[in-house]
Amino acid sequence: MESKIFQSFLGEKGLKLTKERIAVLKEVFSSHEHFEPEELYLRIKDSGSKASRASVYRTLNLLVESGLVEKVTRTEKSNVYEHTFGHSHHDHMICNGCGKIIEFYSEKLEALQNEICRGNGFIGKTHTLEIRGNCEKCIKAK
Amino acid sequence: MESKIFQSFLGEKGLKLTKERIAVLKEVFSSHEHFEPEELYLRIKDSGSKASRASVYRTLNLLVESGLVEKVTRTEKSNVYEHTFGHSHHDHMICNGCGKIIEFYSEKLEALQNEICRGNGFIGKTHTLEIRGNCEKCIKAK
DNA sequence: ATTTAATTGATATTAAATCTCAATTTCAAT
DNA sequence: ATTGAAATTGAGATTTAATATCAATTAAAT
Repeated sequence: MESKIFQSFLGEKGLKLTKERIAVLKEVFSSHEHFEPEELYLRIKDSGSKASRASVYRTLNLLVESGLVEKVTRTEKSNVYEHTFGHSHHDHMICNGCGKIIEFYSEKLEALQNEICRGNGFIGKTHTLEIRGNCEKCIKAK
Repeated sequence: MESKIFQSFLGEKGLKLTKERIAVLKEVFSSHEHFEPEELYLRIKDSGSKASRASVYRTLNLLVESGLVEKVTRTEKSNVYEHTFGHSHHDHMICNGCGKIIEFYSEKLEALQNEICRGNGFIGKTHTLEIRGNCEKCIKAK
């Protein structure tokens, strides 16, 4: 099923379904665990298929683009920091169009998160919530 | 005020308050914008103070440890992926003690996030919520 | 089967972050 | 204020993830 989706994604973009891309896709969907590119590369090797590191990285980007795979941790080119002392906690909305960052805070949201943690026997210390989408300006611009 | 806190943090660890660390701290708290290490390094240079890249990186780690600064994007050593097709959306709790990852989903939470987005004229497409803290086992182990 | 454009892989490159270590600086104890 | 031990600094080397290069190969439409 996911291979059908990937195939039509590639088709629409004029890209080809190669042995290597199939090998990556297969290995990615062989388990539901989180994984890192290097680890995936080794697993593919062990499984008897083959795809170079370069192809693994390239295919992962395609899989994310197709929506079949997501990055669990959204990394930018480098780490991003902010000073927090003297400022209350807040979360972020980031516009995919223009990069605008909206900071927001919701008492209700914090309370709900704590409640969910409690339900899992978990004590939350910190959290980051990042919502990606489109801001008002960019919505209108379309 | 933040310098007092940093000073006592350093004191407790037997570390010293140096010109370079002061310069980094000052620049970090000179604005409320998000920043990257390289950018901070250049700003310090421009401001007439001086601290090497190495010191900027080292001091940032100390500031995070002290709680005065936070990473906006939590990066691991490398990107972490998961396949999502065939699995409903979920968020993550990550235990600081043992690294255990708990996946959870809450209809209520999703609804509340959408409501908050609407209130900001924002249309959320995707989001990542990562709660860091301690799992049941690690709490008991203490 | 042929052709054309995409793909591959080995290697080079880039870039963020950390490490090394001799020279310097901090700061507590005099 | 001086001293001395331990921490810190900076320049450059190193590490590591990820991307770029490019000749050889391969997919797939005709």
